[in-house]
Amino acid sequence: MSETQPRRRGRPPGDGREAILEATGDLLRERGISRLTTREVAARAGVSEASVFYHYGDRAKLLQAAFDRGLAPLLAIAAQGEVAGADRHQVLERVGRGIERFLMEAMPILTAAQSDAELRDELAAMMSERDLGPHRGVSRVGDYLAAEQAAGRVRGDVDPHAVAASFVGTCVMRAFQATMHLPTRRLPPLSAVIDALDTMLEPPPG
Amino acid sequence: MSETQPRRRGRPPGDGREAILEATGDLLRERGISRLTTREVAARAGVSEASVFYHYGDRAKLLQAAFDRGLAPLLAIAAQGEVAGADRHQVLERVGRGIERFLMEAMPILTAAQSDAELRDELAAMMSERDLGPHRGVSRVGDYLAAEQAAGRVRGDVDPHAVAASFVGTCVMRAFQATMHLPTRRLPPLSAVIDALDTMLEPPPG
DNA sequence: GTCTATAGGTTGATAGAC
DNA sequence: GTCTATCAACCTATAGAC
Repeated sequence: MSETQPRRRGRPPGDGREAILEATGDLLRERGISRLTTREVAARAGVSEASVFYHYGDRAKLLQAAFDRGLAPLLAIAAQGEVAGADRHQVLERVGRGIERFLMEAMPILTAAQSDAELRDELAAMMSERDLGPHRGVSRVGDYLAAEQAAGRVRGDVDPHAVAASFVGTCVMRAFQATMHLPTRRLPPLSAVIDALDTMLEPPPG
Repeated sequence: MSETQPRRRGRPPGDGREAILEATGDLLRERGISRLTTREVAARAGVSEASVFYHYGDRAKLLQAAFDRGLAPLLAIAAQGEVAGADRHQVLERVGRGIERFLMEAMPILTAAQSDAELRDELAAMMSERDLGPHRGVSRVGDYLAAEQAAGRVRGDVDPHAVAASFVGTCVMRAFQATMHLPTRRLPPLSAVIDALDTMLEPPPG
């Protein structure tokens, strides 16, 4: 993590550990967890298979490490502060893109875990414990809309968190579709959804 | 499929083919595709492993058959007619529950396919060819809202299909969360989202 | 830390009797 | 159609040299 020496270009010689983790993540996304063998990982990382086990003990621990890294964006977005900004439309645009981007990184991990009940349950336990999940995004956006509502800039007769759920849900749907390698072009663009929600959130004149 | 004889109770003797397919689906949902071995399938179906290969040729074709069956609800919802009804709130409630129910059935199949690039790409090709996906639900709900808009029962300054996307997205998010065995209780209930959208869709008085 | 070589176990698939 | 028995391939993991 911390280095006093100036960084050199390329991978430091002998840093097989990092190369292995990177190869694992790449294979996980490209070929899927079923095709993820320690053989393939070693080959792509340019090391021997024994090195994989030397560094990570067994396949399960290697997967765990790859999952931890792959879910980092999910932790990052959860750790972010409050949502704020002058223009509501711009705020939703920025937050929505962020959620989609984060989900696109994490989604392959989430779906990969579904291939094995043990992995799935471990992941579910971890996420429950840390209170992770889409509801975090919903809370963040919902709190923002609630503040806007309190300031009189959002109509008072709707539940801000319910609207936030529909917004985050749109992002989840789009990310899920993209992860499955299905075209998202048949879905309304995110900006259109933001336009509609933004318009409907406007307080009635008078 | 068609039988002139009166049906007997229970599984007909010697219908191993059906038992195998059922066992495959069960294992797929319960333990995940990585743990789905022909051995386990045979054991749960109460037949020998050779029977599995006799009926389905190889593991890939067995999976294909299980996928076809598991995605039937997706085909069913796509084949449904137009959405209609007197009360908009009730219509959204009914359609939303339907989408959630269908997705809860199909989601394990969709995520299972992500474990193998070959399966994933085959599924994506099949869905593209048949024009399947969340956008079908979005279209159906969007067309309904557009009709309501034309009838003056939905405000005219929003894109009905964009609102429909946010609605279907909510259902996708909830189904995805449930499939991952994460609690959906931290998300706003679907009825709250319907309430909010319904309220916001109301045309301004006057 | 990294390698080669290999043990040990699991899996998909086939052969042949009934 | 269903079974038992078996095989070849593959995968995880370890041993031991460098």
